[in-house]
Amino acid sequence: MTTRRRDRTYRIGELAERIGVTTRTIRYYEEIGLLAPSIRSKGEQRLYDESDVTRLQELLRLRDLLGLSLDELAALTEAEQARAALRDQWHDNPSDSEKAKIVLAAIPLIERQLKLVQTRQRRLSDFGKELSSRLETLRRRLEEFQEGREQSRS
Amino acid sequence: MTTRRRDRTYRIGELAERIGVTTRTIRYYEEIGLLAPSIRSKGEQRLYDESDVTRLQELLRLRDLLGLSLDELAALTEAEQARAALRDQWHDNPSDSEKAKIVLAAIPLIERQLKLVQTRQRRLSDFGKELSSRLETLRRRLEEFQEGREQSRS
DNA sequence: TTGCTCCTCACGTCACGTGAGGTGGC
DNA sequence: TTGCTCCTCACGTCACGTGAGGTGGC
Repeated sequence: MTTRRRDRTYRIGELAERIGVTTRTIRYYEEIGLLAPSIRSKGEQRLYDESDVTRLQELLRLRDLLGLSLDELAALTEAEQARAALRDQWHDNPSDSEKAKIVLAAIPLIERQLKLVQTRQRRLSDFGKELSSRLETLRRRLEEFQEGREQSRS
Repeated sequence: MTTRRRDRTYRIGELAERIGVTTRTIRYYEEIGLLAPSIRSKGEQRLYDESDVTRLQELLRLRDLLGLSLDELAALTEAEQARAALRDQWHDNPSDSEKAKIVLAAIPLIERQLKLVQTRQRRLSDFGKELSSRLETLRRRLEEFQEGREQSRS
């Protein structure tokens, strides 16, 4: 009777539609070790839980926003994956030093991601400014042509 | 005949090194009609001028920062290409209405680029905020673990 | 039972990477 | 002349796209 919503699992097609990718992409990520389904039912069906959903979203965000290769994604998220794998045992009373070790490993990777984001932000900002000024130039030029429409210059 | 500003031309290897891509990329872009060398010497050598340099830089920036496919690049820069092609004849006394037509065609494309940039900026900003808060959480958690252990700081 | 979704090959595609083998220009 | 860079194939690779042919679950 206790059908907790957080226990909901997704079949590969449901996950794909929810995240906005094809099933091929998800299977390919599994092929290269980027994302394994939490459960593989006896009937060979892949089943994904909520942690898989966030993991996949994270991967896609890094891929799309930072333009990283899948190899780079693996390197940048390995600690996260380890952390997720250990999260279930978190209440299994690991020692504080063990916990600290996991957290300590995750920090530099998040810092690296943040640096990449900031670099991109600067480049995008520069690009945006250039486009804005180019647009203004074009609009001014257009006005000039339309004003002198009646006159022919050589 | 008016003297050109900069008549310096680049061979494909020089262009590649200056922009930071391989010669294969440049040849591939020519293959699919994205970037043609201004001059093709009798010896079959490709020669690029300053306008080709900026064109290529522009393409790469759109590709890298916005993650567009080469088909999308072609669509977003076709007007620019036409404008560049006509720039040499600009002083050939085209009528004002002709000039206005060229400029008028370029404006919506620049506007579309700007919109894409702004959308990316928002998504990157959201991502950056999330990473920052995640980082803070991790650091706070780390401190908790290290408290009570009388550890020295680094 | 009937669709629908799932499964595993496996070839196709996009955007190049990487030689092979040869010619030309400084 | 000697290197170096250029040329054109052409096969390889990465990250999937797209069926083919078959099985399983709601």
